Amino acid sequence: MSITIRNIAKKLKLSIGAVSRAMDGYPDISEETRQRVIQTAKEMGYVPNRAARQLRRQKADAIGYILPSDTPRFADPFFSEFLSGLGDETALHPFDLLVSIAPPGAEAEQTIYRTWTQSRKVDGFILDRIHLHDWRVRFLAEQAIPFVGLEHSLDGIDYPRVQVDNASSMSGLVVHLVGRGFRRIAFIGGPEQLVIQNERLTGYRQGLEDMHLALDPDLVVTSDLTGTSGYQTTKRLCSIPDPPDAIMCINDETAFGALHALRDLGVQIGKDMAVTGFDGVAASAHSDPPLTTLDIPVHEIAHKLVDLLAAELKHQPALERRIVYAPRLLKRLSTGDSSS
Amino acid sequence: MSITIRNIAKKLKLSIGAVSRAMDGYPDISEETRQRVIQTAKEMGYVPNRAARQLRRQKADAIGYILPSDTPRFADPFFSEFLSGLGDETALHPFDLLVSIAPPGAEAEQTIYRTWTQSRKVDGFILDRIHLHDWRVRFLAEQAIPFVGLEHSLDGIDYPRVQVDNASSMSGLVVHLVGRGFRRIAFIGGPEQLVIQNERLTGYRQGLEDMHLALDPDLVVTSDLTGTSGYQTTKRLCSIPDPPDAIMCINDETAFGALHALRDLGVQIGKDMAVTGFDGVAASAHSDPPLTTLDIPVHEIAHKLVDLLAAELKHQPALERRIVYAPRLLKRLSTGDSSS
DNA sequence: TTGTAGGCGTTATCAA
DNA sequence: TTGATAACGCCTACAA
Repeated sequence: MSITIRNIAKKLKLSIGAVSRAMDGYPDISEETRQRVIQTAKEMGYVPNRAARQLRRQKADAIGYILPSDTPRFADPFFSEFLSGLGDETALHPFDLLVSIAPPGAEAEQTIYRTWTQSRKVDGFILDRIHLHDWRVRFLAEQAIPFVGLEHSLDGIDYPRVQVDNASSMSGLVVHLVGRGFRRIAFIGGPEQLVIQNERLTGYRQGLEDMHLALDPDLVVTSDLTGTSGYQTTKRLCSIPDPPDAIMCINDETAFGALHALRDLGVQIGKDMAVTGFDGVAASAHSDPPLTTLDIPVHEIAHKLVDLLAAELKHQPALERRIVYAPRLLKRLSTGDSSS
Repeated sequence: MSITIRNIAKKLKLSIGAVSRAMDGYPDISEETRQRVIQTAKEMGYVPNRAARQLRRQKADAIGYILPSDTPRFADPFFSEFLSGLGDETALHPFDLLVSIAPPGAEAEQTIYRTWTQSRKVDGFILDRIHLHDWRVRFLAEQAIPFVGLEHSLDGIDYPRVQVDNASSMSGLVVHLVGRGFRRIAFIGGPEQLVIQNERLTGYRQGLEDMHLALDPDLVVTSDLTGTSGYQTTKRLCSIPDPPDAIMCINDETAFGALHALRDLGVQIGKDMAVTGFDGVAASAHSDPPLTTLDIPVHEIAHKLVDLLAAELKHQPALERRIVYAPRLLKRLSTGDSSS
């Protein structure tokens, strides 16, 4: 049996109420007794019972994150970085981090969100991989459950969020490619309902326009954000009548697949064909050739999201409800830049 | 306010006790009322309050996993696969999965384990990256908290576990390398307190012995399991007077770094120098060259661990308390094998 | 077959 | 400044 506040009360010949208030720092307890209470609590190894506290306070001190996994086996390092960021920041606050997995859009996903909110398992959510029109956003807003997100949906709901400057960084990357002599630039995107797909595609278009290059619809193709899909898509791109001389990918995973496909085809990457990624995962420094990519501070973003949500939960509406990060362009050999 | 069993009782003009028992399938309730209860519960969108249930039942229906992260930014895909495996299997049981991060051996780690057990946040733990002598194993055993682990420590405590046939698969891999003509085989290992380091090193030694090759201590070096560390270590290995013609790495991440270093040095991988990994992460198929590695079914292992722990928690001691997986050798170009 | 009541550990609202 | 007491929502032994 664990130590309860009752044990402490008995030992100190105090009422349980007094002990409780002493611990929580209420001002109506004498400093002396407070010290005694805190002291013996530590000695006895007291740890408050979560369930009892939650039941009474009507909150869970926990936040939820549901990994948007399409495939059962998925391995995008973006998510391990993101998750580790969520993990260490929640631990600081301190909250619990409840994690589950669900394929986006599936019924299982809805069930989890519904159950977690209604059973009060968590006080708020972190959303990821937001859709242009995202039912999670609408659902949580409607239920008045606090949440924050990476990226912003178009549902007309103003939630605290972190955003990445997808469009302008992508168009800047197009400019860079053109500067290095590439002209026929392809884009391997992801599912069209994703915000990142929309914004990065917009940036790609904008960049072409800025450079007075026509957009060839044959060069805009769709992957599912995995390496395998990047591999296949690239092979297809290279087999069209007038193939591209550069491939911009929506994320690093896709780009790794593209690199692999090009190596198979014997293409000299960085010279005959440029490849770019997005995310700046650690592995991008170790690919062959090292991948030019737009680096976003995943870990820091995760921290920020937790902080934003924590502020929401404490009803201390954060001053900054919208934080924008500008990706950093890492110029590497996959675009012919000399690796730094 | 959410729906409680009280609301249902009132609506149906039943007592809350009756409703409760109807839901839990007690035999002493008429089939008819049970149906009515279940029906209206669903209609009203009833979801049991976790905190209340936990408080009453004295268990959390949750399991904990604490990510053993040394570096704040870590990105080993092994862990995203592992975590996703834990996630979808816990969801089936159904348990909650509580996740946190802590550097192994640090005080923070001890605090988390202690707090989670004492506050009854979780009913049991999943352990990973087990040490030869692992305080977590001893602590949890002492506290009589159920736990399972990937790999087995030497603390003389018999917990349910999944094991990987590290030693014999490594020695088999040595044999394979020798068969392909490599003779001077190096091993890049990890921290010496890790079980996997110990077993894989043993396998390496055994393989050399089987092939009647002497072990050169200069060829056995230590990394910290990251790509960067694999990169540096490999450069060092290549600069010794009599460098190796094959490098076996303790895991894929390290091997990716090794590949990168060798490309930088202009070594022809698979011909002048073989490289092998361990884990079989998805990216190993896309590296240059594709990586020969020992593939372990990470996802399935995670499922199994959850199942083992679930059985423990239900006091249905699993028949199989020790499950051993044999890694599958994926022969690829990094060892000169023609990629399949 | 159903209703009643006590209690899980904590916190909050009263009195004292 | 402290003590008693009533919840929070659910489960379960016991009574009806």
